[in-house]
Amino acid sequence: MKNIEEYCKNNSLKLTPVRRKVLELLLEEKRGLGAYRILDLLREAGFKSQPPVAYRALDFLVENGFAHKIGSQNSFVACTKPGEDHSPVFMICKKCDSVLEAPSSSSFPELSDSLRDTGFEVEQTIIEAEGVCGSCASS
Amino acid sequence: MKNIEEYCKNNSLKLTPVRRKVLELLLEEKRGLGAYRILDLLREAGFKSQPPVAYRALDFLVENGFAHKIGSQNSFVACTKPGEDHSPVFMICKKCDSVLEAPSSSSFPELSDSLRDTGFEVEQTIIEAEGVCGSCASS
DNA sequence: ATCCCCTATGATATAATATAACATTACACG
DNA sequence: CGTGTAATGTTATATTATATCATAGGGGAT
Repeated sequence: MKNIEEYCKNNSLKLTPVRRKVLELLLEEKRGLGAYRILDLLREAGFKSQPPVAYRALDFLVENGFAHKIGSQNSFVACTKPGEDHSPVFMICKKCDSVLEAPSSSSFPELSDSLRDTGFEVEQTIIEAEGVCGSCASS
Repeated sequence: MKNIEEYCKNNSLKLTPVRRKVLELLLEEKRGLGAYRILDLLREAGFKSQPPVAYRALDFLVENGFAHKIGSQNSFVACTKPGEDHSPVFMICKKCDSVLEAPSSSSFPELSDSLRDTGFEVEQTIIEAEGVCGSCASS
């Protein structure tokens, strides 16, 4: 969170109250949060928000790399490496719905390279791995 | 299509008229098709379909590996390697919205391996690469 | 062949997700 | 101070997806 405030200051991005609150909500939750869940939580926190409020905040966070959208479940998670331009890899647990972002070492330059061979110029990749997380597997 | 009929016969899967039609529609289109686009096309083809019809057909196709869902755009594409259990890699063009499935050589066993080190047991991965396709790049 | 069961389809309603459009406020900069 | 841009407020509506219950169709057992 401190990093992010710093980053916003340096890049003249406005981390407004609603944006900050949404990011905090995402950071507190290990599962992905849907936009309407976020909306509920915003309201509980005293924001009298309509859907566009949540979506705008999420757009801001996603555009600036503070959050990602999980396409397979229409949900959002905080980014573990904000600011760094990276190609995220998510581990999505079927049992508990947790969404973990893999450490950056798991990125695959070979992927872009091999796709480039087909004539496709990759700008960004998102990898969603579905399976069972460590804690669910052991229980 | 012949392969698929064969495969269904061998596995006692019913490729009913509506399922077959949806698959044909997907095969004809290089972009992903949304469920409601498919619904329109079904109606044009004489099926008097309601939303669940399209979704059921799509569920069937996806479950049996004849189609994939593209999470980032809530759309569906025919699978280029039906029957084979594989982890698809999609190349999604920002310009023309085409969705190409990469050749299977682009799969990444290292990915599952490296995720396993984190305690996560991968069952399936989906990679969505966004960028610019060959024909858009050259024009 | 008839019955039965299981699967698929038909049909209605509604839930969940997302955006368009326009009015208002806030606030940095000249 | 103005003034222009970015952010927020607000209403309405578009888009995507599913729950539910009713009906039909087709293969296997008796």
